Amino acid sequence: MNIQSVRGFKDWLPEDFIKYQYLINLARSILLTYNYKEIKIPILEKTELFVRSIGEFTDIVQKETYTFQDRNKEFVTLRPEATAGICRMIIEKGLFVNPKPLKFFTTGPMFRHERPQKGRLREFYQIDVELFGELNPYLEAETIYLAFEILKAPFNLKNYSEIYTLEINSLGCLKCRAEYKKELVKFLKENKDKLCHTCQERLEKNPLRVLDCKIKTCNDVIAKTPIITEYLCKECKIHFEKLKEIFNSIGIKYVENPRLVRGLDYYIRTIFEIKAKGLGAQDTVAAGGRYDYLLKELGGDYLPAIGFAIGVERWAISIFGDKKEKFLQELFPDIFLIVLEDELLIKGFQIAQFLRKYGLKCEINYEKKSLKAQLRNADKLLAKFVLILGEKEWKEKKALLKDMKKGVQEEIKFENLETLSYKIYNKIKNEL
RNA sequence: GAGGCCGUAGCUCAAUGGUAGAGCACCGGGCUGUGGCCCCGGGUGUUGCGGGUUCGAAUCCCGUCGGCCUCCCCA
Repeated sequence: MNIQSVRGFKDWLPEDFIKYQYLINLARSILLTYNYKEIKIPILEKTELFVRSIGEFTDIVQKETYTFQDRNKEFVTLRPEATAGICRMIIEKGLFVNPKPLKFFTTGPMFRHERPQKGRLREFYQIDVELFGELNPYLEAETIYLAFEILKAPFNLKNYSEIYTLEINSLGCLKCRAEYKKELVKFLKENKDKLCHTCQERLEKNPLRVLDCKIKTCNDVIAKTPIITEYLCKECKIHFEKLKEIFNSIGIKYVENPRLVRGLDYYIRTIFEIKAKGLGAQDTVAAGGRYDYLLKELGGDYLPAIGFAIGVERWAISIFGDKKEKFLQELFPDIFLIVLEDELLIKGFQIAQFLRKYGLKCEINYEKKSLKAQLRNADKLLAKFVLILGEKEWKEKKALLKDMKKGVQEEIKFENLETLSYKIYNKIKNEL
């Protein structure tokens, strides 16, 4: 094993990737019913985009991005998230003049240079959902509801509330958050000597993040800090109360966590995280919030916005756990063709093409092997049916169709290869 | 970025500083027209990589790459 994959970048073998496909397809079908449109944005963006959107003093930008100079000496960055790129696209294409709301989603890899562990890769996949154009708590309720709809869709999870828990908070608007920040900094400065080293730095550059610190001594201080929700202005308060009211009336359980903050600077008012069981330390499976001013900060018009991202690998772990064989069946061939004479291989080739046109997953082996060896091969590939064509059959214009599970076989007479294929298709389509 | 555990055959794992092994898998045969079962035979290896100590290293030391866990951070 000479060359290993890059740290934190993983291979997806069929039995893994089929789960990814299943989840993505489910999410897509739900998003389409909410009238979200799928888009694709670049994986590489100018570094400045992320500095200006996520925030210069966030951990993501300061120490987690893959940033380098390209051959023209321009600084570029592998996207650590998708929101910034979508905002850039909206501004660059002038989409903010379009009828509102704008509803987009995208899926694909994100890149963060962190120490890998379970549920944390350096290349990881997100389903990113963004809505632009309205400032209404109903949209937040609907967006978070949508996140749950997606998360619980696999196998129609009925007990999803045992797996996923929702935490919400309001960070206030620009006005009241500034007010709060002042009070928070004042309080933290009085207790500066009790804070850890990084928190003392955060105090200067990004004081809200102190609330997210998990070091015990800091926790003691945090427990006594002023709470943002007590500083919300009238409008923000009404907004947040309305959201909770909607949750209560549609039966969405939530935990209000006044210490919940986010690692990206652009969030405002409502933010949320959905945590999942079985994930260990990296338990946030989906998170998002409102970011009304981001578009304006990036040079566009003022356009209220809300969005969230689902971490696909984490979602997969929360759904499948360590079970490995759930989807293997999808990978089995429907039918395996065994041709016993070299001269008949061309017939096998043609039958395979016909069967594939009928949508059957068809495998054929062109090597000269005994019937026994070929059957063993078909068995190992877990083929559901086997078609046997030998000299004897060809002369009598028939073929043998064997049901591998039942262990029985029957003769199928035919006039030409196309009618043979059609007969086979009709015989087995209901058994697959 | 910090700390800890780990890395041996395709997989799961043994081997107390002294000949690199087992089970499963795989390949061949018994068996040239019928899979799964059975029997016989085959070890398929740069012990992650690179140095060092030693008569001798999978084993001890250093470095490095990768995985897992915690911190951190987040999806």
